[in-house]
Amino acid sequence: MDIKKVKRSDNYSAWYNSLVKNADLAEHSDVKGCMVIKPYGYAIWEKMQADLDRRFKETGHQNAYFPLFIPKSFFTKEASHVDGFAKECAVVTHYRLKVDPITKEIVVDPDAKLEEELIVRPTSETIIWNSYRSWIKSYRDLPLLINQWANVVRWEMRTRLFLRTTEFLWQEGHTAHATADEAIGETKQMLDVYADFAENILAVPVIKGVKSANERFAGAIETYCIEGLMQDGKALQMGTSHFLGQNFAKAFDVKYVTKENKQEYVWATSWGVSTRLMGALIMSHSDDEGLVLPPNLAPIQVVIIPIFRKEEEKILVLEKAKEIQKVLKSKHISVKLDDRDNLTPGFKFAEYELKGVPVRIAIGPRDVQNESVEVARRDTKEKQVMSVVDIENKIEHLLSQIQKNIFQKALDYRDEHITAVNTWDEFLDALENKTGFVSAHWDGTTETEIKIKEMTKATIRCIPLNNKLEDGKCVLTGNASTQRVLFAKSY
RNA sequence: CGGGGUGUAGCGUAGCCUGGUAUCGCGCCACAUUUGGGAUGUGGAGGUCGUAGGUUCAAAUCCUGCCACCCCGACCA
Repeated sequence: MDIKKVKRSDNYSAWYNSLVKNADLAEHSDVKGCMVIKPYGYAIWEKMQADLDRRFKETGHQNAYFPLFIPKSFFTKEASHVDGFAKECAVVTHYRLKVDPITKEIVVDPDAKLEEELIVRPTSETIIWNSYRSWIKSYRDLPLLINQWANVVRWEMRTRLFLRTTEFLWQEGHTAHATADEAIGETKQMLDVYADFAENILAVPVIKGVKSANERFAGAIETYCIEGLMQDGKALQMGTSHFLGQNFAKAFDVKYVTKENKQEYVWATSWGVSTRLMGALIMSHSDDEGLVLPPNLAPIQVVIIPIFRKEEEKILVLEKAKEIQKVLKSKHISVKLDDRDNLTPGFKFAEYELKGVPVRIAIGPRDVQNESVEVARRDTKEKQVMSVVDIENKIEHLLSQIQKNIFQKALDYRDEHITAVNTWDEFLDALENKTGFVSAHWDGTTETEIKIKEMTKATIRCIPLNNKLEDGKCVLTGNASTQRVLFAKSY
Protein backbone atom coordinates (compact mmCIF):
# COMPACT_ATOMS: atom_id res chain seq x y z
CA MET A 1 0.00 0.00 0.00
CA ASP A 2 1.47 3.28 -1.08
CA ILE A 3 -0.31 6.04 0.78
CA LYS A 4 0.13 9.58 -0.36
CA LYS A 5 -0.19 11.57 2.80
CA VAL A 6 -2.40 14.58 2.43
CA LYS A 7 -2.65 16.76 5.49
CA ARG A 8 -6.03 17.91 6.71
CA SER A 9 -4.70 21.37 7.42
CA ASP A 10 -3.12 21.80 3.98
CA ASN A 11 -6.08 20.99 1.79
CA TYR A 12 -9.20 19.78 3.52
CA SER A 13 -10.95 18.70 0.40
CA ALA A 14 -7.98 16.76 -0.98
CA TRP A 15 -7.51 15.20 2.45
CA TYR A 16 -11.13 14.07 2.47
CA ASN A 17 -10.95 12.56 -0.98
CA SER A 18 -7.72 10.70 -0.34
CA LEU A 19 -9.07 9.42 2.95
CA VAL A 20 -12.20 8.01 1.35
CA LYS A 21 -10.08 6.23 -1.24
CA ASN A 22 -7.21 5.09 0.96
CA ALA A 23 -9.40 3.82 3.77
CA ASP A 24 -11.13 1.74 1.12
CA LEU A 25 -14.56 3.25 1.67
CA ALA A 26 -15.47 4.22 -1.86
CA GLU A 27 -14.09 5.22 -5.24
CA HIS A 28 -15.27 7.16 -8.23
CA SER A 29 -17.02 5.04 -10.80
CA ASP A 30 -16.71 5.68 -14.50
CA VAL A 31 -20.16 7.23 -14.40
CA LYS A 32 -19.99 10.94 -13.77
CA GLY A 33 -20.87 11.90 -10.23
CA CYS A 34 -21.47 8.32 -9.15
CA MET A 35 -19.43 6.26 -6.72
CA VAL A 36 -18.72 2.65 -5.96
CA ILE A 37 -19.14 1.99 -2.26
CA LYS A 38 -16.53 -0.61 -1.38
CA PRO A 39 -17.08 -3.43 1.12
CA TYR A 40 -15.50 -1.63 4.06
CA GLY A 41 -17.51 1.51 3.43
CA TYR A 42 -20.66 -0.46 2.82
CA ALA A 43 -20.18 -2.36 6.07
CA ILE A 44 -20.31 0.96 7.93
CA TRP A 45 -23.42 1.99 6.02
CA GLU A 46 -25.02 -1.35 6.88
CA LYS A 47 -24.38 -0.71 10.56
CA MET A 48 -26.05 2.68 10.23
CA GLN A 49 -28.96 1.08 8.44
CA ALA A 50 -29.36 -1.64 11.03
CA ASP A 51 -29.47 0.81 13.90
CA LEU A 52 -31.82 3.25 12.19
CA ASP A 53 -34.09 0.46 10.99
CA ARG A 54 -34.43 -0.81 14.54
CA ARG A 55 -35.33 2.68 15.72
CA PHE A 56 -37.93 3.10 12.97
CA LYS A 57 -39.54 -0.19 13.86
CA GLU A 58 -39.51 0.64 17.56
CA THR A 59 -41.48 3.78 16.74
CA GLY A 60 -44.08 1.76 14.84
CA HIS A 61 -42.96 2.05 11.25
CA GLN A 62 -42.96 -0.67 8.61
CA ASN A 63 -40.75 -0.99 5.57
CA ALA A 64 -42.14 -1.14 2.04
CA TYR A 65 -40.78 -0.57 -1.43
CA PHE A 66 -42.04 1.61 -4.26
CA PRO A 67 -40.86 1.84 -7.89
CA LEU A 68 -37.72 3.59 -9.03
CA PHE A 69 -39.68 5.18 -11.89
CA ILE A 70 -42.28 7.85 -11.45
CA PRO A 71 -44.63 8.79 -14.31
CA LYS A 72 -44.13 12.42 -15.20
CA SER A 73 -47.78 13.19 -14.57
CA PHE A 74 -47.51 12.09 -10.92
CA PHE A 75 -44.43 14.08 -10.45
CA THR A 76 -45.97 17.32 -11.60
CA LYS A 77 -49.11 17.18 -9.44
CA GLU A 78 -47.69 19.16 -6.53
CA ALA A 79 -46.58 22.49 -7.93
CA SER A 80 -43.85 23.60 -5.53
CA HIS A 81 -42.51 20.05 -5.33
CA VAL A 82 -41.89 19.82 -9.06
CA ASP A 83 -40.40 23.33 -9.04
CA GLY A 84 -37.86 22.23 -6.48
CA PHE A 85 -36.74 19.10 -8.29
CA ALA A 86 -37.33 19.76 -12.00
CA LYS A 87 -33.78 20.98 -12.64
CA GLU A 88 -32.10 17.82 -11.41
CA CYS A 89 -34.14 14.92 -12.78
CA ALA A 90 -32.97 11.97 -14.84
CA VAL A 91 -35.70 11.09 -17.33
CA VAL A 92 -36.34 7.79 -19.10
CA THR A 93 -37.69 8.37 -22.58
CA HIS A 94 -37.08 5.05 -24.38
CA TYR A 95 -37.16 1.39 -23.50
CA ARG A 96 -35.10 -0.32 -26.20
CA LEU A 97 -31.79 -0.26 -28.05
CA LYS A 98 -31.04 -1.55 -31.51
CA VAL A 99 -28.13 -2.01 -33.90
CA ASP A 100 -27.97 0.80 -36.39
CA PRO A 101 -27.97 -0.91 -39.83
CA ILE A 102 -25.46 1.54 -41.26
CA THR A 103 -22.95 2.27 -38.49
CA LYS A 104 -23.45 -1.09 -36.71
CA GLU A 105 -23.45 0.78 -33.44
CA ILE A 106 -25.89 0.25 -30.63
CA VAL A 107 -28.32 3.14 -30.61
CA VAL A 108 -31.55 4.09 -28.90
CA ASP A 109 -34.42 2.71 -30.95
CA PRO A 110 -36.49 5.76 -31.91
CA ASP A 111 -39.52 3.51 -32.32
CA ALA A 112 -39.32 2.59 -28.65
CA LYS A 113 -40.33 5.95 -27.30
CA LEU A 114 -42.39 5.90 -24.13
CA GLU A 115 -45.89 7.34 -24.30
CA GLU A 116 -45.20 9.06 -21.01
CA GLU A 117 -41.70 9.77 -19.77
CA LEU A 118 -40.60 8.22 -16.49
CA ILE A 119 -38.71 10.21 -13.91
CA VAL A 120 -36.01 8.39 -11.98
CA ARG A 121 -37.09 9.22 -8.43
CA PRO A 122 -35.28 12.10 -6.76
CA THR A 123 -37.59 11.38 -3.79
CA SER A 124 -40.76 9.35 -3.63
CA GLU A 125 -43.54 11.52 -2.20
CA THR A 126 -45.52 11.51 -5.41
CA ILE A 127 -45.52 7.83 -6.24
CA ILE A 128 -46.12 6.90 -2.63
CA TRP A 129 -49.02 9.31 -2.21
CA ASN A 130 -50.51 8.00 -5.39
CA SER A 131 -50.64 4.59 -3.70
CA TYR A 132 -51.88 6.01 -0.42
CA ARG A 133 -55.05 7.19 -2.19
CA SER A 134 -56.22 3.59 -2.41
CA TRP A 135 -54.69 2.47 0.90
CA ILE A 136 -56.42 5.05 3.05
CA LYS A 137 -60.21 5.06 3.29
CA SER A 138 -61.08 5.38 6.96
CA TYR A 139 -59.73 6.88 10.15
CA ARG A 140 -59.10 3.24 11.05
CA ASP A 141 -56.38 3.11 8.37
CA LEU A 142 -54.47 5.90 10.12
CA PRO A 143 -51.81 6.59 11.02
CA LEU A 144 -50.02 4.97 8.12
CA LEU A 145 -46.35 4.70 9.03
CA ILE A 146 -44.12 3.57 6.16
CA ASN A 147 -40.39 3.70 5.55
CA GLN A 148 -38.50 2.78 2.42
CA TRP A 149 -34.79 2.03 1.96
CA ALA A 150 -33.91 3.03 -1.55
CA ASN A 151 -31.61 4.68 -4.02
CA VAL A 152 -32.49 8.04 -5.54
CA VAL A 153 -31.02 10.16 -8.30
CA ARG A 154 -30.50 13.91 -8.29
CA TRP A 155 -28.60 15.32 -11.23
CA GLU A 156 -26.44 17.78 -9.33
CA MET A 157 -23.92 19.84 -11.22
CA ARG A 158 -21.18 19.27 -8.75
CA THR A 159 -20.62 16.14 -6.70
CA ARG A 160 -18.43 14.95 -3.85
CA LEU A 161 -17.95 11.41 -2.59
CA PHE A 162 -20.70 10.59 -0.07
CA LEU A 163 -21.65 14.24 0.47
CA ARG A 164 -23.41 14.77 -2.80
CA THR A 165 -23.48 12.06 -5.43
CA THR A 166 -25.74 11.76 -8.44
CA GLU A 167 -27.16 8.50 -7.16
CA PHE A 168 -27.27 7.96 -3.42
CA LEU A 169 -28.70 5.55 -0.89
CA TRP A 170 -31.12 6.66 1.75
CA GLN A 171 -34.25 5.92 3.65
CA GLU A 172 -37.40 7.95 3.29
CA GLY A 173 -40.25 7.77 5.75
CA HIS A 174 -43.71 8.74 4.50
CA THR A 175 -46.52 8.90 6.99
CA ALA A 176 -50.17 9.85 6.91
CA HIS A 177 -52.18 11.10 9.88
CA ALA A 178 -55.69 12.13 10.80
CA THR A 179 -54.70 15.43 12.37
CA ALA A 180 -52.13 18.15 11.88
CA ASP A 181 -51.03 17.84 15.50
CA GLU A 182 -50.34 14.17 15.16
CA ALA A 183 -48.36 14.73 11.95
CA ILE A 184 -46.31 17.47 13.58
CA GLY A 185 -45.68 15.13 16.50
CA GLU A 186 -44.42 12.50 14.09
CA THR A 187 -42.16 15.02 12.36
CA LYS A 188 -40.59 16.00 15.67
CA GLN A 189 -40.37 12.43 16.89
CA MET A 190 -38.35 11.41 13.84
CA LEU A 191 -36.13 14.44 14.20
CA ASP A 192 -35.38 13.23 17.72
CA VAL A 193 -34.65 9.75 16.42
CA TYR A 194 -32.16 11.23 13.98
CA ALA A 195 -30.54 13.47 16.56
CA ASP A 196 -30.17 10.64 19.03
CA PHE A 197 -28.71 8.40 16.36
CA ALA A 198 -26.28 11.08 15.20
CA GLU A 199 -24.99 11.80 18.68
CA ASN A 200 -24.92 8.34 20.22
CA ILE A 201 -24.00 6.23 17.21
CA LEU A 202 -22.13 8.55 14.83
CA ALA A 203 -20.78 10.55 17.78
CA VAL A 204 -21.55 13.73 15.85
CA PRO A 205 -23.23 16.48 17.88
CA VAL A 206 -26.13 18.10 16.05
CA ILE A 207 -28.32 21.13 16.42
CA LYS A 208 -32.01 20.54 15.97
CA GLY A 209 -33.89 23.31 14.30
CA VAL A 210 -36.28 24.43 11.61
CA LYS A 211 -35.35 25.72 8.20
CA SER A 212 -36.16 29.20 6.99
CA ALA A 213 -38.77 29.44 4.25
CA ASN A 214 -36.03 29.77 1.69
CA GLU A 215 -34.34 26.51 2.69
CA ARG A 216 -37.54 24.53 3.15
CA PHE A 217 -38.23 21.29 1.29
CA ALA A 218 -40.23 21.70 -1.90
CA GLY A 219 -43.80 20.95 -0.90
CA ALA A 220 -43.37 21.20 2.87
CA ILE A 221 -45.08 23.48 5.37
CA GLU A 222 -42.18 23.16 7.80
CA THR A 223 -38.78 21.49 7.48
CA TYR A 224 -37.01 20.35 10.63
CA CYS A 225 -33.36 19.44 10.42
CA ILE A 226 -30.27 18.36 12.27
CA GLU A 227 -27.13 20.32 11.48
CA GLY A 228 -23.61 19.15 12.17
CA LEU A 229 -20.32 21.01 12.01
CA MET A 230 -17.35 19.53 10.17
CA GLN A 231 -13.69 19.99 11.11
CA ASP A 232 -13.15 22.64 8.45
CA GLY A 233 -15.81 24.84 10.01
CA LYS A 234 -18.48 24.14 7.41
CA ALA A 235 -21.95 22.99 8.39
CA LEU A 236 -23.56 19.85 7.06
CA GLN A 237 -27.27 19.13 6.94
CA MET A 238 -27.42 15.59 8.26
CA GLY A 239 -31.09 14.82 8.19
CA THR A 240 -34.46 16.40 7.56
CA SER A 241 -37.99 15.76 8.74
CA HIS A 242 -40.82 17.54 6.96
CA PHE A 243 -44.33 18.43 7.96
CA LEU A 244 -46.09 18.38 4.60
CA GLY A 245 -49.51 19.55 5.75
CA GLN A 246 -52.23 18.46 3.35
CA ASN A 247 -50.32 19.43 0.22
CA PHE A 248 -49.76 15.91 -1.05
CA ALA A 249 -53.12 14.65 0.18
CA LYS A 250 -54.79 17.34 -1.90
CA ALA A 251 -52.54 16.81 -4.91
CA PHE A 252 -53.25 13.07 -4.87
CA ASP A 253 -56.78 13.25 -3.47
CA VAL A 254 -56.12 11.20 -0.36
CA LYS A 255 -59.16 11.47 1.92
CA TYR A 256 -60.42 9.45 4.83
CA VAL A 257 -63.78 9.11 6.54
CA THR A 258 -63.83 10.34 10.12
CA LYS A 259 -65.76 8.73 12.98
CA GLU A 260 -68.40 11.31 12.27
CA ASN A 261 -68.59 10.08 8.67
CA LYS A 262 -67.01 13.20 7.19
CA GLN A 263 -64.49 13.23 4.31
CA GLU A 264 -61.18 14.81 5.33
CA TYR A 265 -57.78 15.15 3.69
CA VAL A 266 -55.01 13.42 5.61
CA TRP A 267 -51.90 15.11 7.02
CA ALA A 268 -48.44 14.04 5.90
CA THR A 269 -44.82 13.87 6.92
CA SER A 270 -41.65 12.73 5.23
CA TRP A 271 -38.18 12.33 6.64
CA GLY A 272 -34.85 11.03 5.45
CA VAL A 273 -31.16 10.50 5.97
CA SER A 274 -28.71 9.32 3.37
CA THR A 275 -25.22 8.02 2.67
CA ARG A 276 -24.24 11.63 3.24
CA LEU A 277 -24.01 10.54 6.88
CA MET A 278 -20.90 8.64 5.83
CA GLY A 279 -19.39 11.96 4.86
CA ALA A 280 -20.39 13.46 8.20
CA LEU A 281 -18.79 10.57 10.01
CA ILE A 282 -15.53 10.85 8.10
CA MET A 283 -15.25 14.63 8.31
CA SER A 284 -16.15 14.89 11.98
CA HIS A 285 -13.55 12.62 13.54
CA SER A 286 -10.75 11.67 11.18
CA ASP A 287 -7.16 12.94 11.27
CA ASP A 288 -3.97 12.90 9.22
CA GLU A 289 -3.41 9.22 10.05
CA GLY A 290 -6.76 8.28 8.58
CA LEU A 291 -10.25 7.41 9.61
CA VAL A 292 -11.40 7.50 13.23
CA LEU A 293 -14.49 5.38 13.71
CA PRO A 294 -16.74 5.45 16.74
CA PRO A 295 -16.92 1.92 18.19
CA ASN A 296 -20.68 1.83 17.68
CA LEU A 297 -20.19 1.88 13.91
CA ALA A 298 -16.82 0.23 13.40
CA PRO A 299 -17.13 -2.98 11.37
CA ILE A 300 -14.01 -4.12 13.22
CA GLN A 301 -13.94 -2.82 16.79
CA VAL A 302 -10.76 -4.55 17.88
CA VAL A 303 -7.91 -5.87 15.79
CA ILE A 304 -5.42 -8.30 17.26
CA ILE A 305 -1.94 -8.24 15.78
CA PRO A 306 0.28 -11.16 16.66
CA ILE A 307 4.01 -10.61 16.72
CA PHE A 308 6.54 -13.41 16.47
CA ARG A 309 9.93 -14.37 15.05
CA LYS A 310 10.23 -18.09 15.17
CA GLU A 311 7.78 -20.82 14.37
CA GLU A 312 7.45 -21.89 18.02
CA GLU A 313 6.74 -18.29 19.00
CA LYS A 314 4.11 -18.10 16.31
CA ILE A 315 2.31 -21.11 17.74
CA LEU A 316 2.35 -19.72 21.26
CA VAL A 317 1.34 -16.21 20.27
CA LEU A 318 -1.46 -17.29 17.96
CA GLU A 319 -2.84 -19.61 20.59
CA LYS A 320 -3.01 -16.76 23.10
CA ALA A 321 -4.39 -14.37 20.48
CA LYS A 322 -7.20 -16.77 19.64
CA GLU A 323 -8.01 -17.13 23.30
CA ILE A 324 -8.36 -13.37 23.63
CA GLN A 325 -10.40 -13.17 20.45
CA LYS A 326 -12.76 -15.75 21.88
CA VAL A 327 -13.38 -13.99 25.19
CA LEU A 328 -13.90 -10.67 23.40
CA LYS A 329 -16.39 -12.26 21.05
CA SER A 330 -18.30 -13.55 24.05
CA LYS A 331 -18.97 -9.86 24.82
CA HIS A 332 -20.27 -9.34 21.27
CA ILE A 333 -17.21 -7.31 20.38
CA SER A 334 -16.28 -7.54 16.72
CA VAL A 335 -12.67 -8.75 16.65
CA LYS A 336 -10.34 -9.43 13.79
CA LEU A 337 -7.21 -11.47 14.30
CA ASP A 338 -4.79 -10.45 11.58
CA ASP A 339 -2.49 -13.43 11.23
CA ARG A 340 -1.18 -12.61 7.78
CA ASP A 341 2.50 -13.56 7.90
CA ASN A 342 3.72 -11.64 4.87
CA LEU A 343 3.30 -8.24 6.48
CA THR A 344 5.18 -6.70 9.36
CA PRO A 345 3.42 -5.50 12.50
CA GLY A 346 4.35 -1.91 11.71
CA PHE A 347 2.60 -2.11 8.39
CA LYS A 348 -0.51 -3.51 10.01
CA PHE A 349 -0.51 -0.82 12.71
CA ALA A 350 -0.56 1.86 10.05
CA GLU A 351 -3.17 0.07 8.00
CA TYR A 352 -5.67 -0.26 10.83
CA GLU A 353 -5.10 3.32 11.85
CA LEU A 354 -5.94 4.34 8.32
CA LYS A 355 -9.10 2.28 8.55
CA GLY A 356 -10.09 3.75 11.88
CA VAL A 357 -10.27 0.57 13.95
CA PRO A 358 -10.91 1.87 17.50
CA VAL A 359 -8.74 -0.56 19.46
CA ARG A 360 -5.62 -2.45 18.50
CA ILE A 361 -4.21 -5.26 20.59
CA ALA A 362 -0.64 -6.33 19.92
CA ILE A 363 0.56 -9.57 21.41
CA GLY A 364 4.09 -10.97 21.19
CA PRO A 365 6.22 -13.54 22.99
CA ARG A 366 7.00 -11.04 25.72
CA ASP A 367 3.29 -10.57 26.37
CA VAL A 368 2.60 -14.28 26.40
CA GLN A 369 5.33 -14.57 29.00
CA ASN A 370 3.88 -11.78 31.13
CA GLU A 371 0.21 -12.62 30.62
CA SER A 372 -0.24 -9.15 29.12
CA VAL A 373 -1.04 -7.38 25.86
CA GLU A 374 -0.35 -3.96 24.41
CA VAL A 375 -3.57 -2.02 23.88
CA ALA A 376 -3.64 1.05 21.65
CA ARG A 377 -6.63 3.30 21.10
CA ARG A 378 -7.13 5.03 17.77
CA ASP A 379 -8.76 8.21 19.01
CA THR A 380 -5.94 9.38 21.32
CA LYS A 381 -3.14 7.11 20.01
CA GLU A 382 -2.39 6.15 23.62
CA LYS A 383 -0.80 2.78 24.25
CA GLN A 384 -0.77 0.81 27.45
CA VAL A 385 0.25 -2.63 28.56
CA MET A 386 -2.65 -4.49 30.11
CA SER A 387 -2.92 -7.73 32.00
CA VAL A 388 -5.05 -10.29 30.17
CA VAL A 389 -7.02 -10.94 33.32
CA ASP A 390 -10.60 -9.79 32.72
CA ILE A 391 -9.52 -8.42 29.34
CA GLU A 392 -13.02 -8.63 27.86
CA ASN A 393 -14.51 -6.27 30.43
CA LYS A 394 -11.61 -3.88 30.19
CA ILE A 395 -11.89 -3.69 26.42
CA GLU A 396 -15.65 -3.34 26.56
CA HIS A 397 -15.19 -0.43 28.93
CA LEU A 398 -12.49 1.08 26.76
CA LEU A 399 -14.73 0.94 23.69
CA SER A 400 -17.46 2.85 25.45
CA GLN A 401 -14.91 5.38 26.69
CA ILE A 402 -13.68 5.88 23.15
CA GLN A 403 -17.24 6.37 21.92
CA LYS A 404 -17.77 9.05 24.57
CA ASN A 405 -14.43 10.72 23.95
CA ILE A 406 -14.94 11.00 20.21
CA PHE A 407 -18.31 12.62 20.78
CA GLN A 408 -16.98 14.96 23.44
CA LYS A 409 -14.14 16.08 21.22
CA ALA A 410 -16.54 16.85 18.38
CA LEU A 411 -18.90 18.58 20.81
CA ASP A 412 -16.13 20.79 22.19
CA TYR A 413 -15.08 21.74 18.69
CA ARG A 414 -18.67 22.50 17.71
CA ASP A 415 -19.39 24.57 20.79
CA GLU A 416 -16.20 26.56 20.34
CA HIS A 417 -17.39 27.36 16.85
CA ILE A 418 -20.70 28.95 17.63
CA THR A 419 -20.11 32.67 17.72
CA ALA A 420 -22.72 35.19 18.76
CA VAL A 421 -22.34 38.48 16.89
CA ASN A 422 -24.22 41.76 16.91
CA THR A 423 -22.77 43.78 14.07
CA TRP A 424 -22.15 43.17 10.41
CA ASP A 425 -18.39 43.50 10.88
CA GLU A 426 -18.41 40.92 13.62
CA PHE A 427 -20.52 38.71 11.40
CA LEU A 428 -18.02 38.85 8.55
CA ASP A 429 -15.08 38.42 10.88
CA ALA A 430 -16.52 35.36 12.60
CA LEU A 431 -17.48 33.77 9.30
CA GLU A 432 -14.12 34.32 7.66
CA ASN A 433 -11.65 33.95 10.48
CA LYS A 434 -13.25 31.73 13.03
CA THR A 435 -15.61 29.75 10.75
CA GLY A 436 -18.39 27.57 12.08
CA PHE A 437 -21.85 28.73 13.12
CA VAL A 438 -22.55 32.39 13.56
CA SER A 439 -25.48 33.21 15.80
CA ALA A 440 -27.05 36.47 14.70
CA HIS A 441 -30.27 38.41 14.61
CA TRP A 442 -32.15 38.33 11.32
CA ASP A 443 -35.19 40.29 10.30
CA GLY A 444 -37.02 37.19 9.14
CA THR A 445 -37.26 38.07 5.46
CA THR A 446 -36.18 35.86 2.59
CA GLU A 447 -34.85 38.96 0.89
CA THR A 448 -32.30 39.59 3.64
CA GLU A 449 -31.36 35.94 3.80
CA ILE A 450 -30.63 35.85 0.08
CA LYS A 451 -28.70 39.08 0.26
CA ILE A 452 -26.50 37.65 3.02
CA LYS A 453 -25.96 34.52 1.00
CA GLU A 454 -24.89 36.51 -2.03
CA MET A 455 -22.52 38.63 0.02
CA THR A 456 -20.93 35.91 2.16
CA LYS A 457 -21.97 32.46 0.85
CA ALA A 458 -23.37 31.81 4.31
CA THR A 459 -26.92 30.52 4.63
CA ILE A 460 -29.28 30.14 7.54
CA ARG A 461 -28.64 26.59 8.64
CA CYS A 462 -31.52 26.58 11.06
CA ILE A 463 -33.53 28.35 13.66
CA PRO A 464 -32.73 26.22 16.70
CA LEU A 465 -35.63 24.55 18.49
CA ASN A 466 -36.37 26.00 21.92
CA ASN A 467 -34.55 29.09 20.79
CA LYS A 468 -34.35 31.87 23.35
CA LEU A 469 -36.50 34.84 22.35
CA GLU A 470 -34.75 38.19 22.68
CA ASP A 471 -35.21 41.54 21.02
CA GLY A 472 -32.46 42.59 18.69
CA LYS A 473 -31.63 44.15 15.38
CA CYS A 474 -30.98 42.31 12.14
CA VAL A 475 -27.25 42.07 11.57
CA LEU A 476 -27.59 43.28 7.99
CA THR A 477 -30.62 45.57 7.82
CA GLY A 478 -30.94 46.71 11.43
CA ASN A 479 -34.64 45.87 11.37
CA ALA A 480 -36.30 44.45 14.44
CA SER A 481 -35.72 40.80 15.26
CA THR A 482 -37.05 38.52 17.98
CA GLN A 483 -34.43 35.79 18.00
CA ARG A 484 -31.00 34.74 16.81
CA VAL A 485 -30.58 32.20 14.01
CA LEU A 486 -27.56 30.15 12.98
CA PHE A 487 -25.70 31.07 9.84
CA ALA A 488 -22.83 29.11 8.33
CA LYS A 489 -21.13 28.17 5.14
CA SER A 490 -22.22 24.68 4.33
CA TYR A 491 -21.77 21.65 2.12
C1' C B 1 -22.36 26.26 -18.01
C1' G B 2 -17.36 29.07 -17.04
C1' G B 3 -12.14 28.22 -15.45
C1' G B 4 -8.19 24.61 -14.54
C1' G B 5 -6.38 19.59 -14.91
C1' U B 6 -5.89 14.43 -16.11
C1' G B 7 -6.23 10.00 -19.25
C1' U B 8 0.55 5.23 -20.27
C1' A B 9 0.37 -2.37 -16.23
C1' G B 10 -4.05 -3.32 -10.41
C1' C B 11 -2.37 1.78 -8.23
C1' G B 12 0.88 6.08 -8.63
C1' U B 13 4.01 7.89 -12.50
C1' A B 14 8.42 9.26 -16.29
C1' G B 15 8.77 9.81 -21.39
C1' C B 16 5.77 14.21 -25.25
C1' C B 17 8.88 20.29 -26.26
C1' U B 18 13.24 17.82 -30.02
C1' G B 19 9.03 11.11 -33.58
C1' G B 20 13.04 5.68 -33.68
C1' U B 21 11.98 -1.49 -29.54
C1' A B 22 7.69 1.75 -23.00
C1' U B 23 10.60 4.46 -17.42
C1' C B 24 10.50 4.02 -12.36
C1' G B 25 8.11 3.04 -7.56
C1' C B 26 4.26 0.38 -4.99
C1' G B 27 1.40 -3.88 -5.41
C1' C B 28 1.22 -9.10 -7.48
C1' C B 29 3.75 -14.41 -8.11
C1' A B 30 8.12 -17.77 -6.48
C1' C B 31 12.12 -18.66 -3.11
C1' A B 32 15.13 -17.21 0.99
C1' U B 33 16.08 -14.21 5.13
C1' U B 34 12.76 -11.21 8.18
C1' U B 35 8.53 -9.59 11.75
C1' G B 36 7.48 -5.06 19.15
C1' G B 37 5.79 1.28 14.09
C1' G B 38 4.92 1.22 6.95
C1' A B 39 11.23 -5.28 5.96
C1' U B 40 15.31 -7.00 2.47
C1' G B 41 17.48 -9.70 -1.49
C1' U B 42 17.13 -12.59 -6.01
C1' G B 43 14.14 -14.11 -9.96
C1' G B 44 9.37 -13.47 -12.58
C1' A B 45 4.42 -12.12 -14.67
C1' G B 46 1.71 -8.00 -16.20
C1' G B 47 0.85 -2.70 -21.69
C1' U B 48 -4.85 -2.12 -27.87
C1' C B 49 -0.06 4.50 -24.19
C1' G B 50 -8.64 7.17 -23.39
C1' U B 51 -10.75 7.02 -28.57
C1' A B 52 -11.21 7.93 -34.04
C1' G B 53 -8.77 9.84 -38.00
C1' G B 54 -4.48 12.44 -40.30
C1' U B 55 0.97 13.46 -41.29
C1' U B 56 5.33 10.10 -41.64
C1' C B 57 9.55 4.83 -43.71
C1' A B 58 8.25 5.14 -38.40
C1' A B 59 3.53 8.20 -33.60
C1' A B 60 2.69 7.56 -26.39
C1' U B 61 5.31 11.78 -28.76
C1' C B 62 3.26 16.10 -34.16
C1' C B 63 -1.94 17.72 -36.23
C1' U B 64 -7.52 17.44 -36.10
C1' G B 65 -11.96 15.71 -34.04
C1' C B 66 -14.36 13.10 -30.19
C1' C B 67 -15.05 10.79 -25.30
C1' A B 68 -14.48 10.25 -20.17
C1' C B 69 -13.33 11.55 -15.34
C1' C B 70 -11.33 14.88 -11.50
C1' C B 71 -10.65 19.81 -9.13
C1' C B 72 -12.37 25.19 -8.42
C1' G B 73 -16.82 28.16 -9.21
C1' A B 74 -22.10 28.84 -10.48
C1' C B 75 -26.28 25.18 -8.78
C1' C B 76 -27.80 22.14 -4.48
C1' A B 77 -35.60 20.31 -1.60
